Amino acid sequence: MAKKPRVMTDAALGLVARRFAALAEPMRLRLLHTLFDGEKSVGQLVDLSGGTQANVSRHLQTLMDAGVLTRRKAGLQVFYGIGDKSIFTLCELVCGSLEQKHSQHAKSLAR
Amino acid sequence: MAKKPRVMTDAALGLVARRFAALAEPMRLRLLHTLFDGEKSVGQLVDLSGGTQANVSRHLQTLMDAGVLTRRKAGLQVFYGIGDKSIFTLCELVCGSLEQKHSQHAKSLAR
DNA sequence: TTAGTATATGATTATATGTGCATATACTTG
DNA sequence: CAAGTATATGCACATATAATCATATACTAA
Repeated sequence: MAKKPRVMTDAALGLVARRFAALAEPMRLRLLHTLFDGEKSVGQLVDLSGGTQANVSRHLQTLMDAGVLTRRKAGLQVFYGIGDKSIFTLCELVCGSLEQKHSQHAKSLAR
Repeated sequence: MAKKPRVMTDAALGLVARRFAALAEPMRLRLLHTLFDGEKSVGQLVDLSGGTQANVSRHLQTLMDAGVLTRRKAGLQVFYGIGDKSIFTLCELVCGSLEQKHSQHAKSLAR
């Protein structure tokens, strides 16, 4: 026998993985970054991101499903915003870690 | 004209996305979680995670490529460990956010 | 109601990724 | 050297996901 030291449940791991997956796409990160200074309409996000309307709409849907955005309809337009503040910290952490790695790499190249 | 307000470069977004992608998989999260209390050999990770040897090895490779693990060979065995401390905070943040969401959901079901 | 605008979605295609099986590589011991 | 053990990898397959095009839906204004 022996075999079963599971600590976190499969369900919990799946939820965490889904959250990270929502952030694992450059276009979605661009959209989130664009929303950092406040909510914007889909049209604005299309212009600012340079993506197609359909694709931007799909990614916004994905981020909604992941629970990181807010959504507000106003007439013809739909405004999306950051709904989960932990996103800010997550992105800062990753960026910081990558910058540090990059500077180390630069150093190792320099000597 | 009009169209080009890019703020973060595609390259930077790609790097951040790759980092998140490394964490967007339940088995990899399980491996990381198992490594939280110290480095372990591949064989230990296979036993503790319940995965196959081939699959665990592949996921460890992915995590190495993402720059989040350390690797140390000792004779026949290879020991992996957490190489990027920001992983701890990342996982805590996501877990915290999800717990909060879950408790809110529970509340909304309760009333 | 009709025309027009903003957003969402169905269908398709291309690409990426996870998994299992078998086997290769690297190392140790006798 | 041969045999054995730990880890890595090539191959095949199934599934998931992103992108695009066309079209549908929701709303507004005339």
